[in-house]
Amino acid sequence: MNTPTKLGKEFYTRNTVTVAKELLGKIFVKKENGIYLSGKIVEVEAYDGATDEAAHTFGGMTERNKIMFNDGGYLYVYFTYGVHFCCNIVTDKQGSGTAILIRAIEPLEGIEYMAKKRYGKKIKIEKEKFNLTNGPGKVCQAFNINRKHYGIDLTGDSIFLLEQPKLKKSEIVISHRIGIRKSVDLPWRFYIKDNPFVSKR
DNA sequence: ATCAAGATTACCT
DNA sequence: GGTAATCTTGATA
Repeated sequence: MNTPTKLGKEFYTRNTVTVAKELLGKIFVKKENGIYLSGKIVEVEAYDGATDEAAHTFGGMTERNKIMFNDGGYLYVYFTYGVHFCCNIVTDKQGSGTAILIRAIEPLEGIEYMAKKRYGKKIKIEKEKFNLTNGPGKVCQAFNINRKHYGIDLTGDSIFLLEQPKLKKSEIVISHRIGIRKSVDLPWRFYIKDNPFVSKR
């Protein structure tokens, strides 16, 4: 079996919506103390500050969102509701203010570690299997992603993505984004059809 | 200095 | 279906 290739700069520095659709099916990897946590990306949402009122960058650059104005290939992590972190992939060229929220992942490696992080103790994995990473806050908790990871370069080797075959169009569902109040009609949520790890609503 | 809102989740009835 | 939890950021003064 050949080892999948790490996605390079050229993957990320393209149009946000294009990258969002192609992110589905790719493997998200985080190396933590020598162990690997990984999973397949099954649900994402695109945000583009140029036209999209729901994007954090819509009102211009701030201390919080400045990484979104870098060129693609960095991690944008933010804290919300006093409770959760959310994890985004910065895209497109310098100055665009674009990123993609990772909403759900299908766990592959390090599942026991993820369960421990989610529940703070050992649990019956089978029972919570579909509840570990089926939402943006849950993904960050399971993968132990927090403000320390703000701005990480995805072409490095702590957090990165692995190339996978492109999905067929018929495997991708397009819909409106979840949990926002502005620009609600933009069709910028993408998920893998019939995948049980996609967040509900 | 103060304040309102938030790209969510878990737990309640 | 409703809402408490909990705190950072960014805007306004």
